[in-house]
Parts: sequence; structure tokens; C-alpha cells
Amino acid sequence: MTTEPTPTPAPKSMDAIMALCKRRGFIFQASDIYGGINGFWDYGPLGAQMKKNLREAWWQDMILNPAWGQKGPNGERVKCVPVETRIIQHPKVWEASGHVGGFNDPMVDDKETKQRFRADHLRGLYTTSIPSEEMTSAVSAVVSSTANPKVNIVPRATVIASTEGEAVEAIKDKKLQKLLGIRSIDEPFTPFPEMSFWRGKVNFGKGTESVTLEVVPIETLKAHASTVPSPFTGKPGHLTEPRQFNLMFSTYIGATATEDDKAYLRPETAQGVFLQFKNVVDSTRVRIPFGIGNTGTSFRNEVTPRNFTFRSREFEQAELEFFCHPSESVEWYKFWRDFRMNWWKSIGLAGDNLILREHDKDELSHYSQGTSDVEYRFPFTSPGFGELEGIAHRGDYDLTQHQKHSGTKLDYFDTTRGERLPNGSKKGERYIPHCIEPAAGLDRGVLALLCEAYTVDASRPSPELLKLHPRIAPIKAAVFPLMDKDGMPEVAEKLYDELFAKFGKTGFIEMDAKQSIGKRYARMDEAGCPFCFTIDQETLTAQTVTVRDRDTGKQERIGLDKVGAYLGEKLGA
RNA sequence: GCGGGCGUAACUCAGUGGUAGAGUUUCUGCCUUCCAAGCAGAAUGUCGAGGGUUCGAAUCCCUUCGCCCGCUCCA
Repeated sequence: MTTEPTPTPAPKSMDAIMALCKRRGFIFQASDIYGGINGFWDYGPLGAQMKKNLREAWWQDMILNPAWGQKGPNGERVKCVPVETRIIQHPKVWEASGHVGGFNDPMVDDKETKQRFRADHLRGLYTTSIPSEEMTSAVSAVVSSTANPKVNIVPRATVIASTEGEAVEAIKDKKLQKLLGIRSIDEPFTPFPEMSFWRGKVNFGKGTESVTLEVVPIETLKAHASTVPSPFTGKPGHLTEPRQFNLMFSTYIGATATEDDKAYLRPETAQGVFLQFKNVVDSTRVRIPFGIGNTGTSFRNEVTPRNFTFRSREFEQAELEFFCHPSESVEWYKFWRDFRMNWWKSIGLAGDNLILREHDKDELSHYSQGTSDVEYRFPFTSPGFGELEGIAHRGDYDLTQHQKHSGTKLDYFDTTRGERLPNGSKKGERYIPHCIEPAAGLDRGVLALLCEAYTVDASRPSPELLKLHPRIAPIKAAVFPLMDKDGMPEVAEKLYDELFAKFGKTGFIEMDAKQSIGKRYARMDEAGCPFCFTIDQETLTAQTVTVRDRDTGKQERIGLDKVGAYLGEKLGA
């Protein structure tokens, strides 16, 4: 999908947003009084309620009334059920899911310059005894196949690049050449036909030599860490062996806590769903296609937690695993992708800051037939975007993996499929369902909603406000007696009681009589409260109040007895 | 992990070796009022933490923690 280049508005000030979040009690640093703890954030009163509103909206629109009651590609109402699964599961779960082994790529550090790079990005210049002219694909195939010779050959120089082409570009730089001990490049590098290396001619100081440029195998780095030259200095002996950074948090189960009791905190909630797939099918009258939803906390030991709450080490996900027949999976994938985009729009992220980005083919996991991200242009990613939710077509990968590792059958017997039998019923079909996974980050959602809602309008008496969608706003309404006397507080109290009884389940209802009316409006603007109802002199005589709209500042006068209905309509409650 | 910036009242910040400050906020009065209004008064500090130098440290030095930016990374 190509996106039209949209004019990028000046990003909002993240500092100002963070200051407001702290000032008004949306988000605090975790363990603040101890100096904080890197990568962890707490929610204050308004933030906690706001996040709950977001979670409830998800639950409402994904579990109780999935996709707003829309019909799916099969022409029927979408059916979903919830589960609540644990943060800690059997350690083997994470071996099956692949998180323990290959969660991330091995990294190498240069001990001298302290720089770190991905081991598989290291390209080496190898001098060969075979002159460039004589190198044919037949010769190179023989050379490559003889006991993986490159493992035991140390490159003359190294450079960091994700492709050979990039590496060639990089070593055009004279300064880098000098660093790596390259006198001159005597023949430009060109790709060698049908092989994964490039060749050229280089002078390392002993005259022109034929060289190949190719990936330095990780095995070479392990076996010859002390002699492989650094890509930063050209000096050998400063690179560490490739190290696997495990992003999983580990813990120990039981009071004795030995290595045998090691367990992991989940890096995603999805696996809990796959583990209970069979139990849900067996205990609930659900039939494929259907979804299982799960919200909860996950943990990842991010290398660099940063950007406020965007990349936290502890975060909450709201994930749906939607199971369907393989033949319908692509249709369901498109259905959920489009619905999730519309859903984020419906709660206030409408506009150019939200995009749906389809992953390129080479970005996809080997098992996936499609993945899209719902991405938001955060102030700190602008003009780029940051991921809010990933919608992935996971195929039958997860159920197959767990079936293999657990030894438990996880297939599904579909009685609506197969040829029709003489008695009228279907023969049935046994298969492992495919799974479509819309996985949303609730903390990232809250952050995006806050960033989108944050508005500075210098023409207003109160320039800073949060234009939060009424469904998400933690404070739903405020009641103000214009003056703290003449019977107004008593009327306000009564109205407050009424609104509290009707809407107190959805969020806070506030009452405030302190200070000037302007300050009270300003306070509510900053907290994102969409509506303020003010009791004035006229209320006492004509039984009407003013409603002030947060976004426009406009006021209208409505009957005191109509306030409940008015607010109910606006909140969609 | 590297480099740069920052850390002083609830908030925004001033304070380059000599008694910790301003504005806002909050609170108490008064005023009585539809947009951070006015007047008077009051409250609020382990100067991020630890150590050192000094007669004396918010200030200089070392260590450490956290936040922001860039690099790096991002199943």
C-alpha cells in the first residue's frame, strides 16, 4: 500500500504532554519517590480511569458486541468469548512459541568503542587466492561447499551493513577505508552471479588483491572473536562473542527457587489463548469461526525503554485470537484489519495521524500470510509512525507448535463441512484452524489518545486542553454552581446526585464550587472533561442550566430536567 | 550500551562558593462573578541520591539513579 505524502503538522510538545499528564494525575513515574525505575510507569486517578475506559471499549466492541454487530465474511454475526490467562505459564510454552530461543538477534559489542551491532549485519572483506578473473560460479560453488571454509577464514576487514550493496556504499568513504586499513579500491565491487557475495579488488598495502565481500558467519565470530577485525577501528581482538539478548523476564516458582523452578513472565498474552483453545471449544458452545479475547499485562526486557510509556517493560495488551477455516482466513484477516482501523478512529484517532500499514512481503514472518499495523504519528515518531496494534494472519503456526510440543491434539472437528451423507448431515472435516490476531497495546492506545487530544489554542482563556472522546474521557461531566451561595450549591448537589447515579459507572462526575468559573472550566479542559453544567441565577427561576462544550467553549441553555438525557446521548450511554 | 542535554516548592523556572528565591497553584478571608478575575494574608523544600574538596557546596570533583534527544534496537 502506498501512502500519499501528507503534510506533516508541527509535532506537539511531548514535554508539555508529559507535564500535563503528571500535573493532572494521568501518568506518574513508577517508584517516583525512590527516583523512578527505568521503563515502568504508573497511572494516576485520571489515567487509571481513562485506561479502564479504553479497555472497556475494547471489551464491549470485541467481546460482547464484536465488530459492532457487523456481519463477518461468512454472512453471520461475529462471535467472540473471553478468557483470562496467567502471566506465568509452563516454561515449555515459550520454547514452543519460539520466544525463548530466537526472540531476538545475537549482538556483538566492540569493547573498545562500546558500539553494538547485530551479528548478522557484519560483512567481511575476504582475500582469496583465486584471482577474480578465474572465479567462476563452478569454482565458487566448490569452494563454498568444502566444509564451510569461511568459518575458519578470518576476514581482512569488516563493515556493518544489512546488505552487500550497502556495505559497498559504506566503504566508498575514504575515512572508513583508512580506519579499516584499505589503501585503495582498485576494482569496484560487483555482485557475483547466483552467489551471495560480491567481488572486487582492493589494496590493503601489499598491492592489489582479489577479495570477496560477504556476511561473516556467526560461527566465525564465535570461533575467532579474538582475531576478527572491528568494523569501527579495523583492530582485531576487541569484539565480544555474539550474545543473545533475552527479552524475557524470568522468575522462580516456589519458595526454594532453584534453577529448576525457573519460569518466565509472558511477553504476549496470545499464547494463553492458544493453550486454552481446546478447553474453550470443549466447554463452550462456540463453533468456528469464532474469537477468543484476552487482556492483560505482558513484560519485555526492552533494550532501551524510551518515549514516555510507548516502550515500557511492563505493558497491557488487548488481544483477540480469531479462529477460522484456512480457506476463509484471508477474508477474515481483511475484515479484522479494516474493523480495527475503524475502531481506533471511532474513539478519537480520526485524521492523518493514524494509518493502516500493510507489511511488505519480506517483512512477514515465515508463517504469516499478511500483517498490518495500525500506526499513530506520535510527537516523538513524527514524521514517522509508531505501532498501536498489529493485525497478523498467523496461520496454524501457534496451534501446530503447541500440538507438537505438548503432545495434545489441538485440531477441530468441523461438522458443517465435508460431503453430505445420506442421512442429511455433513461428514465433517478435521483441521487445525487458522488464526487472525488483532493485538492492541492499551498503554500505547492511552498515549496516542492523549497525544491526539492534547491541544494548545492560544486564543482561548485556557490554552491547554485535552479533546478526549466522551467515551474515553475519565471525567464525564462537571457540575458548577456559578456562585457558592443563594441556593445554587443545593441545586448543584441535586443535579450531581442525579448524574452520578446515571453515569457514575462510566467515569467520574465532578462538582466544584471553588474559585472563579473561568478557572473551573480551565481545570476541566485540562482534564479532558467534555461537558460542564453550570447552575446560575436563572436556574433558580427558570429551571434551566448552561451546558458548556469543552472543544468549542460554546454554551447553550437546557432544562434542568433534560441534563440527564442530554449527557446520556452525548456519552452514548 | 555510547554520545549530548536535564534534575531546585504541587507546577514552570531563576539562582557560578557565603542566610534557598520568583511566578503560578493550594489554603484562609473579603468581593459575587460565565471563561486561569481582583484585594489581603498564609502554607509548601532530604536543591534527584551517595561520597569528596572547603571554614562554608544547589553551585566545584567523583560515583550513582531517573527523564529527554541522537545512535543502536524493536518476536
